[in-house]
Amino acid sequence: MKTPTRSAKPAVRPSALQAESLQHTRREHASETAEDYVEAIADLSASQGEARVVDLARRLGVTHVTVNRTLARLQREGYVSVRPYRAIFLTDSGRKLAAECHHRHGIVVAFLQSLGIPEKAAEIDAEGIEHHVSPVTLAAFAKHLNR
Amino acid sequence: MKTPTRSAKPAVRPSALQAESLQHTRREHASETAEDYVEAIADLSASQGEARVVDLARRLGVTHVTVNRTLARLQREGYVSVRPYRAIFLTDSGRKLAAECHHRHGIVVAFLQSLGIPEKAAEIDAEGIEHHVSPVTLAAFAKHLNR
DNA sequence: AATAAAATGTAGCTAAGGCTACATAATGTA
DNA sequence: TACATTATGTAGCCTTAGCTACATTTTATT
Repeated sequence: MKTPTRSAKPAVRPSALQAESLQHTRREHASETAEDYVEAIADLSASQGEARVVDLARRLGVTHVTVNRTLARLQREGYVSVRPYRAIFLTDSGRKLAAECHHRHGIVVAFLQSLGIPEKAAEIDAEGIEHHVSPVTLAAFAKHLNR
Repeated sequence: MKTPTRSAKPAVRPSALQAESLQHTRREHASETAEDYVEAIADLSASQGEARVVDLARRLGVTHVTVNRTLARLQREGYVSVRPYRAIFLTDSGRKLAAECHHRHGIVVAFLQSLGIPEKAAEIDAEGIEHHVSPVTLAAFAKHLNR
């Protein structure tokens, strides 16, 4: 792939695909937090009846301060409903996102394990990988599982 | 990024593993940028003889300002050598990291393609996924390729 | 050599996502 | 009920990583 010299003006931007992929990845990073939070909230709500700030902090490995500020953002974005000193609830939109993430997470973990990767390693890698698995790739993973 | 001290709660639920995985992922995010930069610098140096700020900016899909500031950090961290208005060079450490990333990237892309994922989608997903592929998982990918 | 253009650098803004320290509300218990 | 503990909230700081606008240096062209 040729990139023009400093004197020549590129007619078509080279490295277009790389730049595009990287920008795509950066955009995904912005929604990773939301995904982690809604999934944790859904899990906690199911297992404990409600999701509290402390539980989320413990679950996500951050302080309650970080949880607090992030919840404010997620509320702004319409994923959760928060009231001072009360439990945290998912909106419809949040529940939908949580379900998608849960589904995808399960497939990614199962797929990695099907390759012989031990459960703990699969869990750790899946946590990082899952946010970057496109529908096409997810389908390929699922298909591989059902062979 | 330090683990918040929590009061000793009895039940150590799987939240421990999840928190661990998430912290791990956040740590990886910190090095993603470094990986993307050194790989781009290595590529540009090989293909053009030198890596310049503009080329990096185009390649990474950001402005030259962002490149500039990031290069300062990478120099601080010992991956690159930068002098005003001059080309950018990798240190030994930077070259080593670039080689690792290049190797890993190739395996991830090939692996995804081997699952039937079209090249472009494989490239895009790989860009996000590769930074989160542990040595164990990378080995599993490679093994799957050599069947 | 003078000028135009491109590349690089700098100042300062934004936002996310970490944190500590401290303040207040809610809850459990003596 | 009073008090201690836990949970939650707030203030303010840090770093990364984007950006625009503008300044300076280098390179190209006339």
